[in-house]
Amino acid sequence: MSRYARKVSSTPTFKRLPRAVREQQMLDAAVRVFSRRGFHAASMDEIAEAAGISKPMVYAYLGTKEELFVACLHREGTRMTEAIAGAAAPDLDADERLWRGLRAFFGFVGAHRDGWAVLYRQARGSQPFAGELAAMRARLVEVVAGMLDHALRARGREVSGTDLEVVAYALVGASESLADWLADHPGADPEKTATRMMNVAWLGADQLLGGSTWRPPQQ
Amino acid sequence: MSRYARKVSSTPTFKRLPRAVREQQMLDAAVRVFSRRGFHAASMDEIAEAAGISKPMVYAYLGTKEELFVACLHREGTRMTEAIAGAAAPDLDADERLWRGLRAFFGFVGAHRDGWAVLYRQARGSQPFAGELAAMRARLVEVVAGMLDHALRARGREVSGTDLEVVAYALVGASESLADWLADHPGADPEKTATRMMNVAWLGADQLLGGSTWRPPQQ
DNA sequence: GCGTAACCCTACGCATGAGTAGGTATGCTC
DNA sequence: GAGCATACCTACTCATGCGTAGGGTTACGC
Repeated sequence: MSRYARKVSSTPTFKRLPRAVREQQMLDAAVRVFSRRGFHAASMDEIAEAAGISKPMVYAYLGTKEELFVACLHREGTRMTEAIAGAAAPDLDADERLWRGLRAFFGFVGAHRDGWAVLYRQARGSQPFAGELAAMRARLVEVVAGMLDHALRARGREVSGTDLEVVAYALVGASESLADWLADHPGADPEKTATRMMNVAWLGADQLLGGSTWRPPQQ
Repeated sequence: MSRYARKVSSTPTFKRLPRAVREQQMLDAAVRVFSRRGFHAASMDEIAEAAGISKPMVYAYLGTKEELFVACLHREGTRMTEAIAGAAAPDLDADERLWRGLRAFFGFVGAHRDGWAVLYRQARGSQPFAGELAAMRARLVEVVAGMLDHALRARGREVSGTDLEVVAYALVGASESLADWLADHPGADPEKTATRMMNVAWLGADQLLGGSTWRPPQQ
């Protein structure tokens, strides 16, 4: 007799699907579960159940828990960077480029809140992935710093690399923070959020690029 | 015969210390371990060992793992808010107040990198504490928003509450991001980092407060 | 129409780590 | 200097959850 309690009645309850499809379903489920529970608190059983499949299938297709998480990170990260890269036409004013980048970024977060949560809230902290994430973030910071540098040279000014890097860090951090705010306010409009970020970033950056500097008071 | 393998030789290897002292040692160890491993990956055994004490003592004094983590959060959070509050004289120009707050903040992070890591990198994500943290962050955002509002009224202008909140969010996020950068660069100077943040924040805020607004291109 | 590869399952082994039981030593009070 | 509260320990129990063994069943090529 069959060991499949559910299949006694000869009609299989579960559809057989090609690997590529199942893998995406699993990744979808994993992103959802990881985003809510966090890496450690998420269990493979729950992910499997959310994907409508049994645990060994997950292992067979995506490997161990860590590998699965990295796969999630990878997919969501790629989606995000592509969304941003696709929007950024290289030869435009810094102003315009920044605006398009921000719009794409907030658009992505608005549309993939779970993905954002995994990328930003979960991967931090858990050692094995900190590197993976830090690298992505570093690339982003570099892009922003490069943009600032470009705009700066166009105005005939020059600033140390560290200074640029730090300002870029601040801008990226501010964006991430607003993205978080956006992710927590389902009613909020990504476009409007991007405009707000642009206000903070650009009006500040414009001053900085123009040569203004704030100095601490005499003390 | 004694069950204490180590104490056979009549001289106790471990000093007996009053509860208050041991509790601080335990919290120190816990913050250290939590900051490196994250909440889930940290084990009570490792924390106990790092504190130079046995596990049951930790349970006796600080309770379960969650309670211990909350205690860490609480101590470090209090230290931080007090450091900032202590620096912020209420009746000063927004300019000056922001500067002092930032300086205190980055000073704290530079001096308590582990505490910062627990507060910022670990508490996010792990559901039980997200609330705890979000509340602290919300208070901070509110303070910044209040400051902006104050400065704004002084210039005879007015802006919607949400707008202020969002700008405040961006500023707080930028600061956190720079704090992270600082925590990862042991050689970096907190004072200088605060100055950099002030440059980004204030030159931008000054423009905003003056009524400048960036608007998306025609499209 | 038949073999074989691709899908899919139930049910377990086993390590890790939270929390506890139960007992020992030592300072402090009277 | 007896008693008691406090500080402290070793050695367990037990749940959780990762990863796998060992198999069934269906589609697809030939």
